[in-house]
Amino acid sequence: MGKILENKPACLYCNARIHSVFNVLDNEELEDLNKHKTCSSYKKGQYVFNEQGMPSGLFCINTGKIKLSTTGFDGKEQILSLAKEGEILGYRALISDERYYCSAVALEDSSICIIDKLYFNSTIIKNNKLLIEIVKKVSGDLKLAENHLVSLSQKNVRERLAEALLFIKATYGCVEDGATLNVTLSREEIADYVGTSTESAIRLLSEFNHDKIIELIGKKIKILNLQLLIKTANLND
Amino acid sequence: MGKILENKPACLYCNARIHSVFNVLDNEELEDLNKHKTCSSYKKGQYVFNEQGMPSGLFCINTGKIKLSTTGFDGKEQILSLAKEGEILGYRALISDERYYCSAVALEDSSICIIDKLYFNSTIIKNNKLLIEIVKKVSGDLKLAENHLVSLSQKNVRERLAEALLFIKATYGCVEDGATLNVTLSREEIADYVGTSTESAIRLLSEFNHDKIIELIGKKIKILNLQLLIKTANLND
DNA sequence: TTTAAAACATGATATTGGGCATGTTTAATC
DNA sequence: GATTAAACATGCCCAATATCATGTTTTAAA
Repeated sequence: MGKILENKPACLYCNARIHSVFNVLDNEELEDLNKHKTCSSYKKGQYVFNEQGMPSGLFCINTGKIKLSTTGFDGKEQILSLAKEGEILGYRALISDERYYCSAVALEDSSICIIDKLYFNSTIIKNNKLLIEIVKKVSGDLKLAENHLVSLSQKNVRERLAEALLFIKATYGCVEDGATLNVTLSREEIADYVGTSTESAIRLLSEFNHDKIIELIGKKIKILNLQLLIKTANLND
Repeated sequence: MGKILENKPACLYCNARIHSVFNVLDNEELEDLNKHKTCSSYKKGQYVFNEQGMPSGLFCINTGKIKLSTTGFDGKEQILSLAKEGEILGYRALISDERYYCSAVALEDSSICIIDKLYFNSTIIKNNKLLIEIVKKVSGDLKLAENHLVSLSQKNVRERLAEALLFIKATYGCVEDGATLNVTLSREEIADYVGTSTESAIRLLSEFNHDKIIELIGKKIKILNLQLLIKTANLND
C-alpha cells in the first residue's frame, strides 16, 4: 500500500487532467470526483496493485511513471505497457469485477489518486461522456497491444529493441537535451518488454552504442541517430 | 461488399443475441435496432472490411465465422482473433472515428448485420447499459490479446501451436463427435495465428498426429488426447 | 477428364538468439 | 570506506526454428 498524502492534489487544478479521460468532466463533476478520492505516494519499485488482487478503486497517476506487467511462464515477467501522468489504471478489473489483469509497479517515486470503488460504480459508470472516453482508452490500449503482438510475432530481437526505445521515447519523452530518454529502466526491464533474454538486450544495446545509434550513459540512454533507430526498427506504418 | 439479404433476420428473435452485447436491450430497443440495420451474406474468403477502410457501420455476426487479421512486416499476415456468431466487429474504429484496426475475412459463408453508423453515433452510444457491455467486450478482447502476446513472447512454437488448437476449440467448439474442431483453417492460417512459418506449423501438426495428440483428417483436426494437448501447451492459468 | 494451381509434406541447411560461464562495474549496506 | 550484492558486459556453444528445395496430394478450373 502507498502512503496516503494529507494534502491531496485537487482534480480541478490537476495538470495531468488535460490528457486524461476526466477532461470531459465539468467543474462541478470534478469537485465531486475530488471528494471521492484519496492520493498516495509510492516509492520506486513499489507495487500499486498486483495481478492476484481484486480492485479496490480506480487509480489515476498524478505524478510519476508506472510499468504494467504480467507474470508469464516459469515466472518470467512480461512488460505489457508503460503508463504516465493522467493515465487511469485498473479500470478493466473494476468494470468487470474481476482480478487485476496485470500488476502495476512504480518505475520512480509516484503519487497516485485512488477513486472510490462505490463512487465509480454508482456515478462514473453512469456518466456517458466519461464512459465513451473509457471505451476510447481501452481501444487505444488494445491497438498498442496488437502492434506489440505483431512485432513479437514477426520481428527479430534487434528490430524489437529499436522499436522499444522508440516506444519509450513516445511514452515518456526525453529530458531537456531532447535526446536522452526520460526514464530509467534496467536492461532486464527492457528485455521483459522486448521479449528477449537480458543478455541479448545488453548485447544489442552495446551494438547500438558502438554503431552510434544510441549512447549509453550509465543507465541513461541517449538517442544519437533517430533516423537510423527508426530504420533499425523497420517500421511500416 | 457482401450481398444484401432481402429477408434480414429480426434482432428480437436472433439466437446469437444471447451471447452478444445487445442482450441488455429490451424489446422496444431491439425493434428500434432492427429498423436501423441491413444484413449481408459473405462468401468464404471474402473481406467484410479492410484495415485500410473507414468504418461505415457496426458489424454483428449473425451466422458464420470471421478471422480478424492485420498485415505485418513484409506483407506477412498476423491473425489477431477469431470471431463467431453474436460478436460485434469494427466498433473501435467507429467510436474513435479512425480507420479499421484490422481486416475481417469470412472463414466460411457468413451472414452479417450492419448497423447504421448514424444510428450508432446518435443512439447506441447514448445507451449507458450497452456502452458498459462494449467496455467489457473491449476489455475481454484486450485480455485475450495480452495472453496471446505473452505466449508469443515466452513460449516456443510447439507450445504455441498446442495453445492455438485449444483456442480454436474454445472459440468455435467441436462438431458432433465432440473432438473434431468445428472450423477449417489452412496450415498457413494456423501459422499466421501461432506466429511461425507455414512449414513449422505443418511439421508440428504432423508430429502431434504421430504422437496421437490429434488426428489429421484432410483439413479437419480431431483432438484425440485433450489432456496431452493441454500439457503440451504448458498453460499456467 | 485434363490441366493448373494451391496446399500439404518432408528433408537439408543456415541463422538467430537463448543459456551458461566468467569477469567487471556500479550501487547498496554496514 | 569496506564489504556485499546487484546490474552490466562479453565470449562460447547449441538448440530451436526459419528458409530453401523438392516432391506429393488435393482442390479448383477449363
